[in-house]
Amino acid sequence: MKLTPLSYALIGLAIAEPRSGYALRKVFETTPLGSYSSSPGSIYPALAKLVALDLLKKSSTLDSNKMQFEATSTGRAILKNWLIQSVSLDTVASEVEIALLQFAFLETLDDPIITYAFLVSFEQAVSQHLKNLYTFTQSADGQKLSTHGRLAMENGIAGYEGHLTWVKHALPMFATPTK
Amino acid sequence: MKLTPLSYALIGLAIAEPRSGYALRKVFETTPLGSYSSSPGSIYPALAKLVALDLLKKSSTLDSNKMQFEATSTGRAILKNWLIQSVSLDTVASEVEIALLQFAFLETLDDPIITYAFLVSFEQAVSQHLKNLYTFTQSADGQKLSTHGRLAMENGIAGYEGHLTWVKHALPMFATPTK
DNA sequence: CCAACCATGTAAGCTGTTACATGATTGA
DNA sequence: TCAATCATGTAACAGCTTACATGGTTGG
Repeated sequence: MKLTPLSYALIGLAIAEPRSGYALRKVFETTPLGSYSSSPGSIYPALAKLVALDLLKKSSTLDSNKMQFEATSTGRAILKNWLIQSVSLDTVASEVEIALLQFAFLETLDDPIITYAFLVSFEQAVSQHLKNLYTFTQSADGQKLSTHGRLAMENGIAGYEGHLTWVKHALPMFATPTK
Repeated sequence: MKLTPLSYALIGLAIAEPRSGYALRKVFETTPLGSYSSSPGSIYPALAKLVALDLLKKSSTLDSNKMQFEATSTGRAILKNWLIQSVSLDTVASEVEIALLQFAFLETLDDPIITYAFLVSFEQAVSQHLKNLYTFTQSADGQKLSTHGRLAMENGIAGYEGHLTWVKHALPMFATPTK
């Protein structure tokens, strides 16, 4: 089952802490989370769909009667299945933010080994993509670039170099101590 | 008239050099351009729409009878109108790639003053956004972040710092010499 | 001659956007 | 009491993706 990033984000947030639809919207509005927006027209239909798929369910808090969304066990399984995917070159090339979303929600698994594996695959994919970008700049097409084109590419490359620096800094935080 | 980024990209490419629909698709496939894809199902309908709007027109090369798309004067005007927009905080926060697309096609205007103004607004927007991110990390919500959340934010911040470094490097290239 | 590539399109379906709509609660 | 915010939705529409479909050209 393939879901949209928004759906994964909703399940992940519901696992982290059951919330109402409105509270979920607020998260997208007030935190720099991926920047899914967050209009009622996107969130509520998405939530309804996730409930229909039995990945989320509505529940009430004990004391108050406030309704909130909670992940079902199927929902957790589906999310986990997504979380343990390693990062592909394609993802890095055209939608890095999704890899970062994945990283953020890896927290719900609370398993440093899986996080570590994720980061390794992220590092690999970023390195490969950078290699491809360098290759492009050397290629015939790359050499034809104007000042603007070259600068735009430099910007992109700098971004990926940043990701690389970041992952090298993040990796040791999840390293398993060798016996 | 508000167009999609893909449409602006198509017009920009057609201005840089008239091309067939197929050639336009190839650009998206073979260069790291924004990563618009590039399936026939997106390009051809978009081109048809631009022709209907009289922003592009089909033309034939003198010698061969190969058909290609060329920008109309309206098309150039619409693109220019988009290009001279300054970069907003919203754009930077949720769709920086679009600002970079804009930068790339500013080349078609061949006007260092406009490019310079664009870069200044970009720098401003990025600085402001960074300030907001820093503020968030200090806020109550920011302090609540887990290791994963904090790292994901660090990644985002590093990215914007990269943009800032980049723009400071790019700006002087378009500075007008003072008399 | 046949595979690869040039070249252009259409149709179904899903997502998300924008805009509209409604009503309850709460704090100044 | 009145504005803001909580809270949930719907409807129209635009856009992109995937998949299907077709046919010409060219080089090995």
